[in-house]
Order: sequence, then structure tokens, then C-alpha cells
Amino acid sequence: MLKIYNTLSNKIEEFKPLEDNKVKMYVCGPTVYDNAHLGHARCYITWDVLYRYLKFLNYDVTYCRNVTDVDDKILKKADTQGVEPSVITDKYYKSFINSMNNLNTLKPDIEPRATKTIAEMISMIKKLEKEGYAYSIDGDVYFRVAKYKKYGELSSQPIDDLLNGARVETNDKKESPLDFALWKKDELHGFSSPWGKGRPGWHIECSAMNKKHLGNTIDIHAGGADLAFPHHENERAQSECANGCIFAKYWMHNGFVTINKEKMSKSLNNFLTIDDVLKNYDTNAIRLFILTNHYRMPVEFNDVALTSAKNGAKRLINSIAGIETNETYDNSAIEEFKNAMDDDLNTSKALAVLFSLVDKIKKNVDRKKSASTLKYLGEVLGFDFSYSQKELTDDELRALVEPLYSEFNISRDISYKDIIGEIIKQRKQARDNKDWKKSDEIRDKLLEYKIQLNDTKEATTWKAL
RNA sequence: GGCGACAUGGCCAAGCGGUAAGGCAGGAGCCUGCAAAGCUCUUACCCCCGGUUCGAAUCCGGGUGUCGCCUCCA
Repeated sequence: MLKIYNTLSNKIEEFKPLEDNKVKMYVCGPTVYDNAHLGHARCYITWDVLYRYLKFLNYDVTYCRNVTDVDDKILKKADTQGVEPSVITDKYYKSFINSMNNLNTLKPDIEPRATKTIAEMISMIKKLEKEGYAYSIDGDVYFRVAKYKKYGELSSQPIDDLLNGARVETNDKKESPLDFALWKKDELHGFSSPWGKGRPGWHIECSAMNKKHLGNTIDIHAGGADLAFPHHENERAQSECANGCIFAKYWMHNGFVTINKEKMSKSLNNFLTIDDVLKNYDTNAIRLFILTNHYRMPVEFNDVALTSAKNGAKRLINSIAGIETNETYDNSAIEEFKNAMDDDLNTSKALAVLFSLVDKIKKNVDRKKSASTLKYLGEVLGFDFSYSQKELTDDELRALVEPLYSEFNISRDISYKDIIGEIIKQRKQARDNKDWKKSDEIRDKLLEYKIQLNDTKEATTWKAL
């Protein structure tokens, strides 16, 4: 029985979908104004694992992850560069999708864009205004927080304390400092609306995309912990007032990636983009790095941690190399895995199950079955086992080997496919003559070109690092 | 100031009242001409002080420390 922590109740609850075995989940996607960083990676990997696990449990899941392509920062960047906003959003949307693919995340079932949902936002705001939940002033429309009694419930913020908070925005136009914008006047980049040209507030975007693609009530609403307040609080207020029903049954939030014990973020300018990290660590290393921690806890980024994950992931993935997996599974391992994951996605415990299978493979206990199970369960966590069998493409081999012709004075008559074999042959001669100096020189030299030799009893093999 | 989270071996981390999963690093060994890789084995009085209990890393109270949200943010 899957149990998950619900931010709304601040408790771990049994997960029961609204309808049979159907699950509707919505994750707040990126605002596409810059490259995604490690913090985003953690977020989308976490919810990717939830998506995969729900499917593993045979739920019929509809996963919706939006793209925010209307936003102040986008417009600002577009204006600075003197281009249309779509130039910015197209560029970073592509970059985002590319990063997500590189991280081996599954494509959501629905990826709506805010700009394609403007009409739905307007009709939602109209309804809110008509029913007294919103008011317009000079082309802006604000949500009237005082009218929604449950405000503050999701983020456990007492309204009075919010009002007395040190950093409440002052704005004389609004009835209350807590009221937030549903629609903002914008003559330059705006869309036509009953209130004049303008653009939507951030929160209404998600409310409208939810309603359009998943309906009035969804099962799971997830996102980064920083979105709980105000974004999710506001989203919930709007949706529940406009639709007259519960918005989301379960609210889930992931913890941050920190660096030097501080939250990694654009505004603190202490971030590493996903592509930067992928230069030194592969997707499996990043998965392991993130999944060894519980999703609600902070994860501290540093090279020691990533290197540790890299080594662990290598062992995990390579353990099935050369074993032909099938569909016979170790049921007790599957049970243990499920028990771990059912416990609010205890991926750390689930990983221990995976590593116990690695151990079995090494010890030759049900080798094939253990390997099959490892692959099966590892893929639920999004590991990419193709890395264990990845061979160099012809082009990669050609590039790898090209400098060796001059370095080792090899005739061009020797094909690029045979050159390493030729060098190994030369080295074997040296070894046969017990010319260890020369033999070691060749080995070291190859290592400089990222080619590692491995002397076994039968022969010397090589692999690219 | 308000709300919340966390503190476990060298590093990361699970643990939800019965005497400490797992990963990495380190050490020892196997293998090897020597390495590397691989394999085998291997290391904990759980931040402090009280309390509850037959029994607490786990519950309660009080400290100390760290972080997050309250403003755009995954």
C-alpha cells in the first residue's frame, strides 16, 4: 500500500486515487528563460520516479508537466536582446527538453504551454470576478484572499502572521497586501482581455492548465518546496474558488539541492546547469546522487558526493554487463523494493535492495534472475542500463584512435579499427621479452588517450574510459 | 518576528520503541611481471542535558547548531 507525505495535512497518508486506478498528476514545470540547473534536475527526477513507480504499480497515470512561457523574466530577456519572447522561450524550451532527455526522464503525457491556455485563464478569472473572488483595478485583476477561508492551510501559514510578516509587498491598489495578481496590465506584450491588454499572473497559469488538461480535481500536485508558498497556496485558492470543489488531493514537495549549504538557485547565482554537470558525470551518477537521499530532504552538491555516486552507479550498472536478462524475477527482492517505495518513496532503501542484487550477481547467486530483477527495478528508478553495454560508434572510435597513428608511428595502412590491436601486439612483444619498461610506457601512453588496458591470463583487452 | 525541516561511522545516507540497511572512501587479501580494473573480507556507544519505559538513534521536555519558506525561484 503506497503511502505518501501530503503537505496539506503534514502527514504521511495512504494513497487512494479519486477514481479506480486512475491517477492524475500535475507537476509545475519550468519557466523557460534560462538553462535548467541541478535543482531542476532533482525536482524532475523525483517526480519522474514517482511517475514510473505509479506505472509500475499498474496505475493508469496521466502526468502533466506544464511549460511557463509567459513571464516577467522572459519578457525582460527578450526586450534586452531585442527579440520576440518566443525566440527566448523556444530556445530554452528546447534546452530543457534536451536536458530532461539526457537525464533519462520519461516524457510526460501532457506538456501544456501557458501561451496556449490564455483563453482558459481569462474565463477562469472572469468567473472569479463574477463571484466576488476577484476584483479589477486599472487593467489589473487581483484575487481577494479574504474570501477564501482556507487560505494558508496548504503552507501552514497563519493569515495574521502572513500579514505581519517582514516582507509583505505594499501596493495601495490592492485591498489587502495578501491579494495577488491574476492579470497584469501590459500594453506592450499583452493579450487582449475583458480588462484590456495584459498577461496572466503566474499562479493562474497552472490553475487553468490543470483544469483544461486534467479536470477540476486531480490526485497529486507536485513541485519544488519553494512553490508551496505562495504559488501552490494561490493556485489552490483560485482553482477551488473558480471550480467550487477540491483542487488536489495530495500535495507533494521535493527538497532543494544545496551548494555550500545554501539553496542552489538562479537568484543566488550559485547554480550549475544540468549540461555542465553532465560533462563530468553521467545520467546514472546523477540519479544515484539524488536518489540516495529522501526526496524531501536537502541534497548537498559537491564533487565528492558526485564522484561517490559515479563510482556506485558504475558498479550498479556494470554488474549486469554480459548477462542476458530475461523476465524471471526475484519476487522477494521485488517485495522489498515495493515496501521501500511504498514508504513515501524511500529510494534510499530501494537502492539498498538494488545493491543487494548486485551482491548476489557477484556471488553468482541466481545470477541471471538477480540481473533481470536488478534491471527491472533499476529502471523503475530511471537508471539507464544501456550504459553497461554501450559500445563506441564507428565515428567515436575513429576520433579516439586518430592521434595514435602519429603517437605510435603506426602506418596508415592499418585500419582505425585495428590500430589498438596493433599497439597491443607491439606491447605483447615487449612483455614477452620482459621489457617491462617499454610495456608500461605503452600502457601509460594509451591511458593518456583514455584507453585503458587490462591484462588477463588469456589476452590483453582494452576499453575507452 | 511567524511557520517548518534537519542533526547517525572519514564522506553521503536509511532507520518511525527491542539493541545500528546501503553507497563512496580507507585497510587487508586474491589476481598480476608491476599496475589498473575486477573480486573477497573489513571499521558506529546515533549533537548535548533531563524525563517516560523492562528497554530509545527512535517518544516527551529543555538546550546547541544547520537549513528552508514568509519576495521571483524546482
